[in-house]
Parts: sequence; structure tokens; C-alpha cells
Amino acid sequence: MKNQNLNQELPRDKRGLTEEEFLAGYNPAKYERPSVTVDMLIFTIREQEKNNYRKLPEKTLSLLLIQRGEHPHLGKWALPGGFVGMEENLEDAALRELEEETGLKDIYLEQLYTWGDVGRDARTRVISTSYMALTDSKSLVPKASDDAANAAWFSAELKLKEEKKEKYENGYKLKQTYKLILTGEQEILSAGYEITKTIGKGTIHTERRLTESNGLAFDHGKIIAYAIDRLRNKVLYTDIAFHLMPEYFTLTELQQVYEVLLDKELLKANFRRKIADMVLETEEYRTDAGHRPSKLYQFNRY
Amino acid sequence: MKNQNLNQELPRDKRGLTEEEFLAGYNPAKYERPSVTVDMLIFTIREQEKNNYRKLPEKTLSLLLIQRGEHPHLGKWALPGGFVGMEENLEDAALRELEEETGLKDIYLEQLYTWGDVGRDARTRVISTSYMALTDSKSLVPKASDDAANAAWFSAELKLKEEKKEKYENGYKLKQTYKLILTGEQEILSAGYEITKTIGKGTIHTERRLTESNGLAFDHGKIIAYAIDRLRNKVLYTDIAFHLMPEYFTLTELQQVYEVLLDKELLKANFRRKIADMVLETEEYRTDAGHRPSKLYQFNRY
DNA sequence: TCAAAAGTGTTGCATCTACACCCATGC
DNA sequence: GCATGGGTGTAGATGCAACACTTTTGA
Repeated sequence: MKNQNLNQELPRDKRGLTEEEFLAGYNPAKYERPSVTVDMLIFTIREQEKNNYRKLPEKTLSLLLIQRGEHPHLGKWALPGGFVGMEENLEDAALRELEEETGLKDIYLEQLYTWGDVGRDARTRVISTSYMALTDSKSLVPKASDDAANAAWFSAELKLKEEKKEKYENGYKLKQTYKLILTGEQEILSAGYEITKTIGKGTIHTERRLTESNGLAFDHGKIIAYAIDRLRNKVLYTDIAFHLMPEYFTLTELQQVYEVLLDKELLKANFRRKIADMVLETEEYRTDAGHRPSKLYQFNRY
Repeated sequence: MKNQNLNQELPRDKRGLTEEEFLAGYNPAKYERPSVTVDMLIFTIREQEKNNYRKLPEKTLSLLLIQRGEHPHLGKWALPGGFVGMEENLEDAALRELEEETGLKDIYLEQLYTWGDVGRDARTRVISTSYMALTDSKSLVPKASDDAANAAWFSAELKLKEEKKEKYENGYKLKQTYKLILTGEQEILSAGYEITKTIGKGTIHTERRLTESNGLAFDHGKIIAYAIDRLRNKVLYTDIAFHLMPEYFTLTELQQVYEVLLDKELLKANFRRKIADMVLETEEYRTDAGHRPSKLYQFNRY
């Protein structure tokens, strides 16, 4: 009797089942489901060899890509990534992929966007969440795991080619055309990327489109362009750039990273004032550079 | 012979298959897959009745919730949403849910975040992408579709309760404790929400956690808190607030919306200068208000 | 008449921009 | 000596916060 009373207090659905009973009878195989993957955008800053004993080496924003050894898009370059395990958190899948590719665990990681158009992948329906990871090139081991024998770093540039604004009665359409260029040791990959923002009465609709894609697998050109755009925006109002820096750096090195990300030259004096309270002075100097030694700084983590 | 030549030019994988042959033999049922859903955060600004003929009605940020009629979480309030169809783009699923709940199609819609922790849903593994939609309350029909007989608007408040910063050797830990309160006609729902940012040497780790949840289904309290936080940030540097406004509005109404979103009073003169070139004057005035008539403005969509 | 909101002007302070200038080093 | 980067100062413009003040209306 007591037991029955307890049962009556539990909420029951239309079929008279308690939650426990309902779950026991639930059949997850009833519906067809898409595959879920994670795609990793692993960025770092690499330096070119210097051609003059005085000059500082040039820096480039670099991205890790993997050459596909299987269909589809055999031979093309793709973002590292893979399927999400059934007993694995989404972010843990990203961390696992990151470690598989770079051997690194504790670096900056951020969820970017989830791509879910039908037809992204010719095999089956694939929904893919992209994550962006940042690290300094010094903590990267020269060659990554055996699994990634076909992995390579590409220098990434995203250039605005054209911007067109059409006015309408109750809004406008803004179309931005970008060119993405990825330069590797052997190959140069490229893609055309177009953002169309349509602003209507209450609406805003943003469409991201690949107009061409050379040497890149799937819609990864689009994802890469999106990530670089996000990185550029975030540099302006967060401390994200510091995750691309080694523990100790000079202010000019930091400025170079900002300049590479923003694709824009900055004035030294103003830059230093802007980032002044994001850094901490050390007592160390970088010497042997063919010019006045420069003080080393650290990221000020408060 | 000619045909054979053509075939030899196509890339072949280790098993000697062309891409076409590979795809024909691909079996998508080989791996177990999670379910994918979309969750909708549909926000609007509602007005309270005015208690004084002179005073302007108070505004509140409001969110649409649905009372669950099925297990699990029977009787609790949840975000509208549902499964993504196999032949349906992710964003189209969001648009479909939006129209089912509100009858609206062309309103502001933005992808927020994808939640993929194991155990979010007791039935099976569910990965869910949340979308935020904004509209003005005037374009909402009084009662939505029959499907949503158990849908209701709740006033949403997210209050920072405590902020704690602990310093370490090489970084710090920042813990922010929030209280989410959702006030409906009949019920008040609430949740405790905690963000922990751990900043280490190269790392940043952000953990979002629900400490309690009263009357809200699943982890939806967390998703709602995340969305309000995003909305608050975006108000500061985008024109997102205008998507909550009707076609014509007074500057004080606009200021009230900013104040509700930011949970902060603003100075009138400064506010007007700040938003000056985001609005367009009209020749119309709002009268019969017990005070000086106010000019009506429109959103300046350039 | 007066409470409530509409609407504008002013002042001081903080921040950003552009530019100029000097310093230290290795070859 | 000199090319190269390291490092700082300043004047003018711009932007923002705080506050004061006037105007207009309906009951």
C-alpha cells in the first residue's frame, strides 16, 4: 500500500508510464540519424628564415592540414578531425583529435560553429562541429604522431577582394568576396569565399558560400575562411593573440603577430600603449640581434 | 581501350576503387550515431501594464518555453526544438521549429552553440545545436499554433550573484555565479549557473555548470543563461537590439530595451548620441501619452 | 499647476592617432 | 659608420561620462 502511494506521486505520461518505465522501453534505433564529427582548426605562427642578419624573420599564420588517403576527396587536403564517439563528450572528441595530431593537450580551444548542410559529405549525412585551437610553434614537436605522416603546415592568408552593397526599399544586400590562399612546402591551395548578408525588414540572413576550391576537401575552405575571420575579430577585443605566443616574447614579436592576424601595419608607440597592461616586463633581454637588445615580456594573466 | 585510359586517370584508393565505386559500396549504418536536435531560444520584449497614465510601461526580456507533455522531464518547461531531419539542413530545422512555434519565418536567427555532453538526455545520446531568434512582440500572433497549446512566455532575468578570482603561480581561476529567474503567468522557474574560467600557462578552460534547476527540463537552464549572456555582449557592439524593436519606435523605448538587456541604467543624452547613426528620424510623433510627444524613429539599415 | 518624459548643451577627462625623435647594437 | 630595430614623448582629434537645463504635454 505504501509502495503504491509512492508510485502515484510520480508523474505519469499518457500511457501511464513513469519516467523510469518510459526510459526502460525507449528504443533509440527508431529514427535514422546523421553522423557527427569534429573538425579541428589548429593555428600557429611560424617564422620564415631571415635573409639579413639584422632583419627580423617574417611571421605567417599557419594551419595544420592532412592529405586524405581515402575516398572521398582522395589526395586533397582536409582539416584534421573525426567521428564523435557515443560515450565521448563533444569537446573531448576535439581534445582527442588535437592530441592525436599535435601531441598537445593544454592549449587554447574554442568551439567555432556547427556545419549541417545536407550534401556536405558524399558518403552520408554528416554534421560537423568545428573547433579552433591556438598554440605557439615552439611547443610543437617537429613531426607529429605516425598517424599524421601526411600532415603539413600551410601558411594561411585571407584577402578581401571585393565588397558590394546594394540598396533596396527596406534594407540592403552586402556581398563580400574573399580569396583564401594556403601555401605549403610543395603545393598551394586556394578557395573563393563569399559572404552575402541580406538585411530586410526584420530579417538578417547570412549566407557563406564557396565559389571555388582548389586542392581542399569537402567544404573545408569555407570553414577555414570562417575561422580566420573570427580570429581577426577576436584579436581586436580579447587577449586571444597571446595564445599564439611563447612564454617569453618581445613587444615587436607580439606586434608582428597582431599585424599578421589583422593583415595591417600598426604604429609601434600606439600598439605598445594599447597592450601595456596585458603584458608583464621581465628582467631578461634578447641580444645578438644586430640591433639594440629588446626586453622580454610575459603574458599578464593577472 | 579509350574507356580504360579514362579510368586510369581517376584517383584510386588502396583497394583500387575510384571515388564513385567507393561511394556505391559505402555502408552508412556501420557506426552507431548520436541523435541531433535543434533548440530554439526565441526572445522578445514584452511590456507590463502601466499603473499610471503618465508613466511608460516597463519592458522585460521574454523567452518562449514549452511545457513537456512526455517523458523525460514530464511537466517541466523546455526550449522548443526537435530532431533534425535526414534531408534537412541544420539551419532549416531551426527555421522550421521557429515557424511551428511562432508562425514567423523572416526574423533574426543566429546559431549559438552546440551542446554535446554525454548524459544530457536520459533517452539516448543527444547532441543539440541551439539557435537564438529575436522578434518584436507586436508581430507575434496572440496564441501560436495548436501544436504549442502548452507554450508560454516567461520574463527572463540573469543576475550576477558572486565573482571570485583566485590567483595561482601561473594563472588564475575566475568563478562567476549567476541566478537565472524565469517568471511566467503561473509559475516561477529558476536555475543556478556557474562559469569557471581556468587560465593556466597556455590554456584557457571554460566550464559552464548548472548548480540547480527548478522547473526547467534537461540542461536548458544552462543554454538559456548562455544565450542571455551572449545577447548582452552583442548589444554593446552590434545592432542586434533593433531586431527586438517594432518598425517604428521612440528613442526612449529603444533605450529601455538596451537597459533591460544590459540590466543597467543609461544616461539619456549619451545614449542618444551613441545610437544616433543607427536610426532614422520620421515625421511621425507618438501623442496622447501624458507628456511631450516623442518623435518616432526607424532602424537605419543604410 | 505639475509630474513625467522629450530633447539639447557643456565641461572635463580618457583614449586614440599620427608623427617625431633619440638609443643601442653587430657587423 | 650605419642599418635595423628598441623605446618614448607630444599635440591634436575624437569619444565618452556626468550633469544641468529647457520644452511640451494631459489630466
